[in-house]
Amino acid sequence: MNDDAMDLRARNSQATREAISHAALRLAIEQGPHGLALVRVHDIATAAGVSPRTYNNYFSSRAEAICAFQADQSRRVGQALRSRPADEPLDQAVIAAVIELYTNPEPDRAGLSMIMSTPELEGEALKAFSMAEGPLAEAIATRTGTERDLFPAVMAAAIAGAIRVAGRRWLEPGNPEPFAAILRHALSCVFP
Amino acid sequence: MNDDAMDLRARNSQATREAISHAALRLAIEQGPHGLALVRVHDIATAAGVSPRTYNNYFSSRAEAICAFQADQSRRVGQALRSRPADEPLDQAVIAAVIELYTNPEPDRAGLSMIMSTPELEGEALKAFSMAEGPLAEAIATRTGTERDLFPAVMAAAIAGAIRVAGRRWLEPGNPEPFAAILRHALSCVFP
DNA sequence: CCTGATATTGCGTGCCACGCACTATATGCG
DNA sequence: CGCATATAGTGCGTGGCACGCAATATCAGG
Repeated sequence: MNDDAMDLRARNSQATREAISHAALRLAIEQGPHGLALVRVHDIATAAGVSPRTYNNYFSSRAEAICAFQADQSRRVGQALRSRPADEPLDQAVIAAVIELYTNPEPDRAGLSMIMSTPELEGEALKAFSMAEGPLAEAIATRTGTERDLFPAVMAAAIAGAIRVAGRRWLEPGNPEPFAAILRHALSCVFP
Repeated sequence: MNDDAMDLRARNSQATREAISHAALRLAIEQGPHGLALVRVHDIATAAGVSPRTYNNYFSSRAEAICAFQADQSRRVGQALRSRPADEPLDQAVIAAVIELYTNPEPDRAGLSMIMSTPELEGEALKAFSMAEGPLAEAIATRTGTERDLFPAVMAAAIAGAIRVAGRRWLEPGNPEPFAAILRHALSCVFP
C-alpha cells in the first residue's frame, strides 16, 4: 500500500490513476450536482494531463472516476479493523477502526456531498460504500470465528450502511457536529 | 397500488412499463451475465412491442429497466411494515413484514441471480435494494417514535443490507434452504 | 363527434466506451 | 552498457445509447 512497496511503473500508474480521479472529482464539484452532464471525458483527461483514451484505460465511466477515492477509502475498512488489538470487543474495535479511518483527515465536504447527492452518481456511490463489505466481513469472521455464518456479511453490510447514513447526516446543512460524533452515534445503533 | 385505483391511461402506462422491464430482464437472463452487452435497446423495445424511443421514455438505461422489478419490490417494504399490528415489537414486525413480502411468491432465482451477479448491474442492483431505505426508515420512525434520530435510517439500511446478503446466500449453488429461512436468519443478526 | 390531454414515435445529435494497432518508456538480463 | 521484452500511453474508428424536439396516434370526457 505504501508507495515504496511498488516499482516505478506501479507508482506512475497509481499517480496517473489518482490524477484522473482527482481531476474528475474536482471538475464535478465545480459544475455542481446539476451540471454533471457538462463534465466531459475530454475535460477530465485534459485536466489530468493524459489523453481521453488513457482516461478510459483506468476508468470505464465518469461516475467510476469521480467516486474512486470513496471506493478506495471503503476498501481500507477491513484492514483498519484487522489492525485493532485482537482482544478488543468487536463493537469497540469496529467503532475505533471506522472513526480512525474516516476522520484522519476529516473528509472533504464538497466531494462527499457531490457523490452522495447527485442522482446520476447514486449507483456508483452505493457501489463505492459497499466495497467495504467483502474485506470487512472477512475481518469480522476471523475476529469472531463465525466463519461460515451469515453474521459477518450481515454485520459488514450494516456497518457500511451506518457509515453511509452518518455521511448523509453530516452533510445536512447547518450541522455543527463533527463527523466522528455522528459516526459513533450511527454505529452505536448497529451494536445495541 | 391496485390497478383499480388508476384510470385507464395510468393502467396502460403501468402495463407498458412492466412489459418493457419484463422483456429486458428476460432477454438479459437469456444472454447470461457475460452477454449483457449483447442485449440491445432495440431488442428490448421490440420484445416489449414498443419503439426504442418509447423504451427510453420509461427507463433511462438498460440497467434500470432490468432491475425495475427489484426496485418496485423494495419500495413496498415500508408499507409492508406499516401493515403490521402497531403493538407488535419492532423486530418481529420487521421480520414478518419482510418475509411476507419476499416469499409470496418465492423470488425468481434466474432473475435475482442475473441482477446480483452481473458486475455491470451492480450499481443499479444496489440502488434497487436501497430504494427500501427511505420508506422503511419512515415506517420505523413512526413505529418507535424516534423521529429525529439516526436510529431509523441506520436500522433501515441494516435491514436492506440483510435482505441483500440473504439473497446472495440463497443464490449460492446447491443451497436447499428456502429463502424465508435465510431471510429470518439474516434479519436475526440485525436484531440481537 | 369533437377537443384537449397524454402516449407513442421518428429523426437527428453529441457523446461515450472500447477494440485495435502503434509508439514510447521502463525493466531485467547478458 | 545495449538489447529484448513487458507495460503504459495514444490516435483512430466504430457501434451504440440517451435524449431533445416536433409530429402523430390514441384516449377521456363533454
